[in-house]
Amino acid sequence: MESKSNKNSGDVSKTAIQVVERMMNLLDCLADQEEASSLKLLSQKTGLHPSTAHRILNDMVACRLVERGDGGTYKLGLRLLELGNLVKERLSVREAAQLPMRALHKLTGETVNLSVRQGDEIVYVDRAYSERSGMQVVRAIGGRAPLHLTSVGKLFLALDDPNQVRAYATRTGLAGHTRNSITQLAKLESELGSVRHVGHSRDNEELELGVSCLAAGILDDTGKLVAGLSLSSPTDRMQPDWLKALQETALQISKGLGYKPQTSPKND
Amino acid sequence: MESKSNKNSGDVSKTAIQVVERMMNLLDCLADQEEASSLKLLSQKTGLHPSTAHRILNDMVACRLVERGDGGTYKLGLRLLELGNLVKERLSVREAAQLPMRALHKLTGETVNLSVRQGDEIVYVDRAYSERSGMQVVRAIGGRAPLHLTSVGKLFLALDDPNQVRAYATRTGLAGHTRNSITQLAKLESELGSVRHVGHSRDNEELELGVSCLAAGILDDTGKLVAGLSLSSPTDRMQPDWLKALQETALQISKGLGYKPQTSPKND
DNA sequence: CCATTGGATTTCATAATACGCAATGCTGTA
DNA sequence: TACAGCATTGCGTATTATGAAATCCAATGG
Repeated sequence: MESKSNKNSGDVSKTAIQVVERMMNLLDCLADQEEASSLKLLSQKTGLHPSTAHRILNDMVACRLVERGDGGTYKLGLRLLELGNLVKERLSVREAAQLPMRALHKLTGETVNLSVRQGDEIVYVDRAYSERSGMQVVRAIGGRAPLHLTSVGKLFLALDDPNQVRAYATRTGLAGHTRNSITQLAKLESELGSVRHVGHSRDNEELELGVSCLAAGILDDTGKLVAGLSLSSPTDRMQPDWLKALQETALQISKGLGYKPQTSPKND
Repeated sequence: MESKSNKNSGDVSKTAIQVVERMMNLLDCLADQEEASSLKLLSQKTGLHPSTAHRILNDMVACRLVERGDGGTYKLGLRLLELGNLVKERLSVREAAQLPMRALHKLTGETVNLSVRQGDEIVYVDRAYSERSGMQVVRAIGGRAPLHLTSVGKLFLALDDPNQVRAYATRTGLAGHTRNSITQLAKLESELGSVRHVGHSRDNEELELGVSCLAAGILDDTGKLVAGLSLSSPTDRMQPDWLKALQETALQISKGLGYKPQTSPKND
């Protein structure tokens, strides 16, 4: 009983209430499709009877989670924009990080990302990058990536118990994305040791070939790691001396959250 | 039958499926509360039995629409950030508007807003404004306002049939926000006539005292009005000669959408 | 111009579904 | 240690959402 349909994003595990699961499946389909989808398509993709899909979609339209496009089609609704922005505004880290991130971007010319941990992944919550042309490393806001393949992810993993790290490894299988990806527990453990030692982390083309990252942690007033600040650039443009600026920026943001440098870091 | 509860945003009309309505009520509560809410609070606010609220919230957590905070509390989840951003990215107007809006903001120093129509309201979908201190007119992305009280709203109303405008008036009652608000149908009609005549619209402190706006329409390749660009500033800072720049910017964006000036505007 | 087709809606009897009561677990406090 | 307040879970039941089929609507073609 492990998969009855893995067409779309795939995971909406097991919800107790079917309608919720069905709603999410419909939302997933709408999220996957760049263009507005017809009822037919949606009911096929989700395996729902057209009648049922229609009723659920109709209600979601009433709630503005979904919008009607031209010719009986459906697309994601503006209420999601509203709610998404609320989420964004409430991330207190984001506020504190805004200006320092921009300054760091100005200094380096490379993309600066702010990410938080969520389960076995990190989620990109904000960024500072140029609109101007040229090579740019860009990650979607709200996008996710595995902990062990990202610089910020390593910061979080480095604070987990050895047991938790081992559990993470078995749970996820340490899937790799490139030939540089760390897929062995032993290698990961030593990497995390080094992260703990030097206080920052790197991604050496482990998520995407040609892209290197450098990350430093952001701590709140209790000394807890709440987010990570990372600098992403094409490997050949990466300057070693950016590390200092990155760390200073991260510290500045931490201070903005009430962090007092003498506080000894702890995690729950 | 106009209001059975106006604690929160207020309107989740009548959905055929209860769970959907209940979910939305919960989301509304979470959206209203700045801080994470306890199950108790949520079940009270929504009138749901704690057991039911818990089950629904649990499923929403599984779908990442909701997150668990510290101490059995709930808050809006990061999936909303993800979906919201998708919505934002798919608004093709937004892309085309990005840079021109910024340029206009640089020129004027005032807030530039991009809004689309949704039913009887306009929704702010993007903006360009300064982070620097001082008086700034800021509207929340995803936020809404009545058509007849906003400059962009008037652009849309101006293209409606007289019948549709009359229907709008009776449907909404033309509620006013300030002493300048247009609350009489006759006055609104003449205002819309003038908008049609000059090709742009104004908000003379009708939504908020002390704030004036100037708006021009954005047309797509078929000549249809798809969005409005508005410049909002404290009344005493508003410069009449910004109008030309605003109109040029709006035209530039329209062209970016494939609009050809010789095409005669039409609406469906 | 009417027939046909494919899809979106709506209806309605029915069985599966989500409900809420009540019992249990958990956490922080007196 | 016992209590209090809340979150969480189990379970029989009534309500609820369901899906087959009927209807409506728009576009296509004879």
